[in-house]
Amino acid sequence: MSPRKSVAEARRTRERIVEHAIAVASVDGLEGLTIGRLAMDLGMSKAGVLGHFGTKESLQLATLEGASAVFARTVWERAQHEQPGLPRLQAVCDAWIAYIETEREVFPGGCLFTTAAVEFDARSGPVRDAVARLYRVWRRRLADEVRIAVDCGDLPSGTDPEQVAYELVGLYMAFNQEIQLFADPAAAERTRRALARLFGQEQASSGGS
Amino acid sequence: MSPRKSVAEARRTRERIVEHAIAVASVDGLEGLTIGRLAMDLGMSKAGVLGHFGTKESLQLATLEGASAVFARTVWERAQHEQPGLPRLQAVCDAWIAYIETEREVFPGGCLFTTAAVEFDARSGPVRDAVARLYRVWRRRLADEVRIAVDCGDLPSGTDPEQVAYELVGLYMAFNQEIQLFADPAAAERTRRALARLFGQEQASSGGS
DNA sequence: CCTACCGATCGGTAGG
DNA sequence: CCTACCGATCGGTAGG
Repeated sequence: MSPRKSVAEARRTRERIVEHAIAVASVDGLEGLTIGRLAMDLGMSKAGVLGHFGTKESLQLATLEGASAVFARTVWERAQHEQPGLPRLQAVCDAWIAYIETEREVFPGGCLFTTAAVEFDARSGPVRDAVARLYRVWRRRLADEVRIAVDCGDLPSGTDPEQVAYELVGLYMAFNQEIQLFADPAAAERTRRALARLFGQEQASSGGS
Repeated sequence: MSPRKSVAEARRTRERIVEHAIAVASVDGLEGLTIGRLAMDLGMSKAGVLGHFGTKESLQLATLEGASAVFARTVWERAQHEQPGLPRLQAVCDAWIAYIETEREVFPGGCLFTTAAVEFDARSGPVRDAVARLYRVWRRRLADEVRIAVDCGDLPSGTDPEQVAYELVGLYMAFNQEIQLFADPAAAERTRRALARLFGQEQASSGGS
């Protein structure tokens, strides 16, 4: 039996639940996540799992938040020691590729944001709103990185940072899908070639320095 | 009562079911599709719906097939009267954009292939296999269009058709998501700018004519 | 194509 | 954190 746990233990249990929920949701989606499945996998009762969140919706939101923290740690922070400008932008993109290729135990079903975005983009409610908010945040940070690279003179002054961020997200989704659907070992190289083209001669025809 | 219908009537009923299943699945996914929901929406009994397919999995496969037919009709055939080469490739891309923007009643939740691909890419089974097969088919046709444009001299001879097809799918996914998640009216223009860059100076640094 | 039904599982609650 | 339980819904079947 294991009633009466300390606050620290309860917190640790919650973390374990979220960690596993991220893995399950990356495969089956945030809607495919079920309390019963989580409880069985973790050797707990359903009420024990649900008690940490109250409702399934809260669990979904906590799962998204957890995935966002992993993303920040794996993709963003890892590039922050690079020099601002194209080097740091490139480092973010490289970390992004590595994150999809190597974080297979955290996200066995691929990037949870991609899954959640497609799953909820046609619905309404708090989960959809949270997904949209996270997307906006990361898109803005990406556009900021591009803007810095333009200011540094690493990219042509006519570059539209929002446009580049938009295309980067598309490349990223294609990459995630190529890995998941076809397990194509050439996918990373494909993505790097597209990035080179995007950064090497972006906007040369519509603006120019 | 409505037992005993003619073969033609039964076929028409099946078509009605598939048509509605496509709309529901584009919002809730192929797994979110339920027999009971379809039956209620169509004013039928669950057994009446299921009788046309046998199992939910068969219904999912029929839904995918139906969506593939719509895609072929709306995107592909519409461009076939154009001149082979860049004009026809461009027409396919334009039809693709129009398809996402205007086919809102057929696909209220956006492109069903994108939804199904993300939903099943980490699973196994006949539905996942069908999704992967459809993706391969459309990717190959897209690459063929690019190859023809290269042969016509409309694109540089160093162009890698598979690479262009890969990037096109990414742009398309970004576009679909931008419409669904943010209802951004600038999304189509963003996509056209990306296409112009892709077709205008593709591969100039890695091959060349 | 229907009614009537099956066991399993869903999210969630009561009470401890 | 547990056991025991709730009504609702799931995919699917029997029989007509």
